[in-house]
Amino acid sequence: MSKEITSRSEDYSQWYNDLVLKGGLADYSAVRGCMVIKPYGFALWENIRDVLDRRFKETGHVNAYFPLFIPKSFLSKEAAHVEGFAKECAVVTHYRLKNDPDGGGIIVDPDAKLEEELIVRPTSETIIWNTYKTWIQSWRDLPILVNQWANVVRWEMRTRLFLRTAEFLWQEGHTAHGTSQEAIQEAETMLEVYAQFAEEWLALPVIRGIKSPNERFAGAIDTYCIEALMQDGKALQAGTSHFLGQNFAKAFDVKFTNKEGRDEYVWATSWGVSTRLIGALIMAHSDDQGLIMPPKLAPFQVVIIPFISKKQEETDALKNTANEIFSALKAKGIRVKVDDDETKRPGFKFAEYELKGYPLRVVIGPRDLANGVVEVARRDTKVKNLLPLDGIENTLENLLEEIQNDMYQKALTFRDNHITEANNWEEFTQLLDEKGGFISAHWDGTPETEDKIKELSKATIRCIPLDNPLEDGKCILTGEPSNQRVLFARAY
RNA sequence: CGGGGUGUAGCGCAGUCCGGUUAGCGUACCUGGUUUGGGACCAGGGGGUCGCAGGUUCGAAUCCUGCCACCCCGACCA
Repeated sequence: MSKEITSRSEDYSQWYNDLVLKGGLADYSAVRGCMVIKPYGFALWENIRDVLDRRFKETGHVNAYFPLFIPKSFLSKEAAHVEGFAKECAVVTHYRLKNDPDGGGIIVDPDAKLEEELIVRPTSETIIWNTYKTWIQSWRDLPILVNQWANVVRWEMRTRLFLRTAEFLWQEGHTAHGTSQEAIQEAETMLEVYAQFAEEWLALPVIRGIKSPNERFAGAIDTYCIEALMQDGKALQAGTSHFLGQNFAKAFDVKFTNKEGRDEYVWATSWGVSTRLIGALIMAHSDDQGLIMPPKLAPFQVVIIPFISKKQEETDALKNTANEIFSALKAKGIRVKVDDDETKRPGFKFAEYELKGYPLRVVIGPRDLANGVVEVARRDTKVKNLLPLDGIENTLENLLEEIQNDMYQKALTFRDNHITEANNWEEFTQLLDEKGGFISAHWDGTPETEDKIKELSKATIRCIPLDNPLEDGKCILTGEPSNQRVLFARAY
């Protein structure tokens, strides 16, 4: 099988698929639109999950689990919500199969029809708010700060490994509060948790912002988001946090008695990130040789490859040194593996670990050992250096940190070089076609104009940045007055 | 659902237009040997209902009809 990765300049779509498949992260599955996450890809997801879960707990949240199935009637209780999700729901209608009386296979038993159909959750707001109703009576019951790690199903027409699969893994936080301010604060706090995670761990700079009404979550008052930029100039929504107001509380009749003894509807938030983060990481950092993992999340941060020599005692010495480095790194909590497989040649191993994106490769040969050095190769820059064996664990530890920072800086420079102002329609469309990235432009604030711009250019408003400066201008499409620029982009 | 494309060995493909030995190539796999500082080499070997179902023909991967699956581009979306 060819291990060559399609060049980015040829076809980004193929390049991306190659990275996922040949990098060993995931496979297509027998079920259309669903993927198999392979052990290497899942190890990455586990690392992401662990860090986020820790942060959620540090910010006062606890984990729980709600059912996969949602009665159909629940979904329709919140008007905007059902509107947003109805078109992509998988529905369970029967609970039994039987042998086909007309021969051959097995059929759905028509006698086993469910009285009420069940929806496979596309998100859990409805089932959770139905539950919260029974949990909340008094102001003393608030806030409720619950998160769940789960899978959800959205029957998308077109799918893409990690970026948009019919089933995906995610976490969804669902909180209930006594006041509007407290809920807004929660939504903003969680957005910041996501943003910091993206920047510090994924090495992915993001823009914190708020969605325009068109892009808002179905059922939310405000949707906060982090938007990242991929190497092909398209934007990717990497996480969202919603202020739901009292919409779900009203739909599910969730009231609490406040300190003054009056009944009030509860204020809500929800927030989530998904396995899409892995797609973001791939598209933002990889190159034509394969994946590039940020050290902080890489399933393995260092691979040590001792050469295999004709002389057994030489091989033994090389392996011993490899194991010594392994132990020293392990002691520092660094994720490391030794590849002393004698059946594969070094060149093959080098290419393989580059494909998988291991941040650092340490190679030990007889020549090196005699000189008291090892060869250390960085995946991100592909620079190789001979470094002293003495104290190598410290050198490597520092290098990992350097790689993490360099990857972030590189992505940041790219992102910042791809935020461009456009002051009229010609500039706008030209930038979209020729440069890509985020385009900062005035918009008259109406959903109609946003729709029109999308129709004409395929670009959407990614967000209104949180720290956006006010500035008088004219809408690039209609010429109507505007008091701030917003960020447009073509997006995944 | 519209437009385009592809189904032949685990993977990647040629062969199909113009029907004709035993269906081929690369890679992967197995055995033996030599190798090992950037995807090794030599020799031998195993593996196929040519997507499915019909039809035409002395003869079908190839022609005809119908069906199915998947990929890419759009609409939808985290």
